[in-house]
Amino acid sequence: MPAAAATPTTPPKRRVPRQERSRRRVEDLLDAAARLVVDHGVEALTTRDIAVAAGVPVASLYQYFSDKEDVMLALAQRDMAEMDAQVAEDLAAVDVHSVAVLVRTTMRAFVSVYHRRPAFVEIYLRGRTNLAVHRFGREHNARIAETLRAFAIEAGLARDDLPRSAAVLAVEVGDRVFQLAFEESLDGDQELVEEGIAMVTAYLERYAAPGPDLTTEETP
Amino acid sequence: MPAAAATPTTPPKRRVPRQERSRRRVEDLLDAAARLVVDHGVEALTTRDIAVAAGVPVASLYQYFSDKEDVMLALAQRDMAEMDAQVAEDLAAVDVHSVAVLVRTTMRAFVSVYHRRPAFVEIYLRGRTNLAVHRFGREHNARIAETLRAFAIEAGLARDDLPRSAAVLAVEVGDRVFQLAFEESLDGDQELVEEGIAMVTAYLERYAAPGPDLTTEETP
Amino acid sequence: MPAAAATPTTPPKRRVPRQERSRRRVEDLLDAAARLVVDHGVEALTTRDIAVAAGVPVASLYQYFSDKEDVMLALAQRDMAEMDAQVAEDLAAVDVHSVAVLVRTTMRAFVSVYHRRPAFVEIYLRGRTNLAVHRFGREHNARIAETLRAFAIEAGLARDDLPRSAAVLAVEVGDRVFQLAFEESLDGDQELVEEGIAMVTAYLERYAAPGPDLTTEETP
Amino acid sequence: MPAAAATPTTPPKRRVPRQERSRRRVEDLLDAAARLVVDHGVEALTTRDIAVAAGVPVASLYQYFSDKEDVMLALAQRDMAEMDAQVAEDLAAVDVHSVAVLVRTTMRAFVSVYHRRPAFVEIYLRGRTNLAVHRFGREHNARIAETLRAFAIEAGLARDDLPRSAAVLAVEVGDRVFQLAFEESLDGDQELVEEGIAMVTAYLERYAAPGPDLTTEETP
DNA sequence: AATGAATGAGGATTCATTCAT
DNA sequence: TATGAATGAATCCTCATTCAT
Repeated sequence: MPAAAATPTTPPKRRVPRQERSRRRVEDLLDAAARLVVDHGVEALTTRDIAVAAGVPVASLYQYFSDKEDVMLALAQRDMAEMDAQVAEDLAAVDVHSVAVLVRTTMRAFVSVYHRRPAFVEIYLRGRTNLAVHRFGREHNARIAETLRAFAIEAGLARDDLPRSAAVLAVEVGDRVFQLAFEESLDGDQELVEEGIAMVTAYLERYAAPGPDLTTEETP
Repeated sequence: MPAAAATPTTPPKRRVPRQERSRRRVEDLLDAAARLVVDHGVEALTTRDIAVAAGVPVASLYQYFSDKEDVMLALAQRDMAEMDAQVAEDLAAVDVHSVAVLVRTTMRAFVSVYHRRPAFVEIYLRGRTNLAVHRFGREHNARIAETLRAFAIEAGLARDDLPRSAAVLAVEVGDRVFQLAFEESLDGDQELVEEGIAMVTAYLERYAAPGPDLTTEETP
Repeated sequence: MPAAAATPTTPPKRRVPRQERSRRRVEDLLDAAARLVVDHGVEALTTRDIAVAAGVPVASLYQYFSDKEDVMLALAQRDMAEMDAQVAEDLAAVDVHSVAVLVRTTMRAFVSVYHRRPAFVEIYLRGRTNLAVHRFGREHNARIAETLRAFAIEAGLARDDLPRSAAVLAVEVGDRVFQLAFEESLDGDQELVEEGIAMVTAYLERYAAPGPDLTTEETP
Repeated sequence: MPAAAATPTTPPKRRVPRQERSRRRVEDLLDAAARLVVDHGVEALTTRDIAVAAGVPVASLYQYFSDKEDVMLALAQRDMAEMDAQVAEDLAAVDVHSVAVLVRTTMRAFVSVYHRRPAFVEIYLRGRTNLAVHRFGREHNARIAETLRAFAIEAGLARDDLPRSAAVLAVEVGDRVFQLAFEESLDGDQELVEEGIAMVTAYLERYAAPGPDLTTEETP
């Protein structure tokens, strides 16, 4: 077609920079997966469905993820990162003067993320997931446990002989509390969560540093 | 075999009564499934494999079970029944004079069954199971919680305002402790279990009936 | 239990004579099959479903029928017998003074049976049946054709050189008319049937015996 | 083939363009299905057999067809298209000066295709097919009826009050004639077909446009 | 005659993943 | 990098039918 020489027709496609597109697609795929999981459950999730729902060719999914497991894992990781951020933010916002406050603030931070991320509840809390997510969950909990333990010791809330395993146990038990609380509905059973907070607190107070009377504190 | 000559030889086939055979086959299938689960994991379990391993035609499996899920469920149920029996037996064998003893005896009973039933660990504890098993686990835990609660109140160990939800929470948390303890190996992390016992005990002692000093008791 | 000697306790079961029971069961099975076919279509029909719906053990079905096909065949036969009876009755009730009357009476008799027997429509008319029923349908139509041909010739309505194949063709074409008419609903398209009657009549009048003016006759 | 030395040899694999391959495979599958149907009947047809016979992986069959039914439907459609073409061609080749010629030419065109396509006879004519094919047959006949009706009216052979339903009835009845004629053998009963032609002609002449004496025409 | 139980023999379909381009 | 097309490998489950009693 002899077009006017002066009008160089710009190719209509590709106005989006490479890397940007890639990032966006990963997000799209993750979002799609999240939606599908919430709607139809983990077991019904197929790579094709994810791809179609994300408007991405199936084969391209494998450009960004090595595996179906990998998609789930990435999804869980994204949410867990949000979890960490929320915990950090909330802890920074209050005066953590006791183990009780530490536990309460942390666990409530978790709950707020679960509320924001129903897919996370489905994938992670409701448990019927794949091995990769499960393992990552364990590791993540271990990391959280370590962070909180360091925080507590540094803040003089816990004795420095607080075993790492105790911290892990506390976090994992907290997890189960959430599991139970979100079993029935995506809203979560608030009372159960509070009871769980009490349990974890009671447990950790065995390792509380001696100091200002912590036990008389009021729950807000 | 020098049988008495006068004894008319019973026809060679079918010496096993009908119903007996049926029962045996169900057991065989369950045993086969258990073996396969331990060896290759829950996800790799197929109906065909179960049937072949049990020496039963695939189609016959469907005579006894409605579904693959149903097989898993039956397996879990069988083991949970054993669990209940073990708990009952062990509680009967000791003087349950405190919440601590109650918790300790019960949780150790659980552990002994997990040791005996590795498939149960795989199917039930390691969690990534099907919905049916999951649900049944919840119900079972609720039943256990109720039984133990009644026991504790009747024995004067717990105040009768011990909420059912607290009992359930305690049992479920115990479950998670086992989950963690058996995560890595089928032997179970003994120390973790003991720590878990401590946690659950500490939690339940909030509802302990006033009486002889329970807290000073030694762990045997 | 030492019952009074004079009161011979009649065994509670089996008050129904053998053969009677057998006959009843065959009817039950046929009725059940008919129901299932109407409700779920021919393809979804299974022996087990028939048996269950009839309250008869599956294995017993094979006491009365050699085959699943055989059940369908029996069902079709039962209805076709009713068809024959209806045709005979209706023809006996009117003055068959012309080919037109013969065709009209016969085809309307068919329609009335189709109305009474929706399963027959499903199995036979809607065509997607098994071979046995199909064959029986052909034979039955051949028999009907022969009967009607004999009737027509004897009654002086048709010349005796009316070919058998023409009679068969007429009946089969009638069949297709019904097929079309009952395609959409179990009520049947009345107008289509009338048009079909016209067609068959027109065709057969080619072989009509000379005599009283047939063509001017009014349709009631 | 002595190619110019300078011509770099094209890589050995994939000389067939994408889309071309796809088209070919669909044809292969259809041909295979046709063969199998003729050899073993419609009921014995399995997707695996089709795929194997076509030298195509089973999974690939599902790339081109949604379903087993879909394969059958495609097969029927392919043949019906050929049917239409044949009718059009044959009608174009003769001087259609009467309804009789129209009917005769059309029906004979059908017969010639049935002769060429035995699988079509098996699938379509012998009737015990799936719903999809059945429905498509009805629609196809309706389309043919409409086309022929328009043709007849435009050519001045039929009055323009020829009801559509009459045209449909005529085509459907023709169908049944073919069904009967091809019931026994794939050759088709020629006499029966001719008789059917006579019947359909007689029926349609009721709607013939007044004009040159049509009825006296000779059958070639 | 009656039947609960048993089973051989598939069969349709799915899906994660990989190429060739 | 991107992708339409291709596929190997399974899997669950069904069903007509037959025995043993």
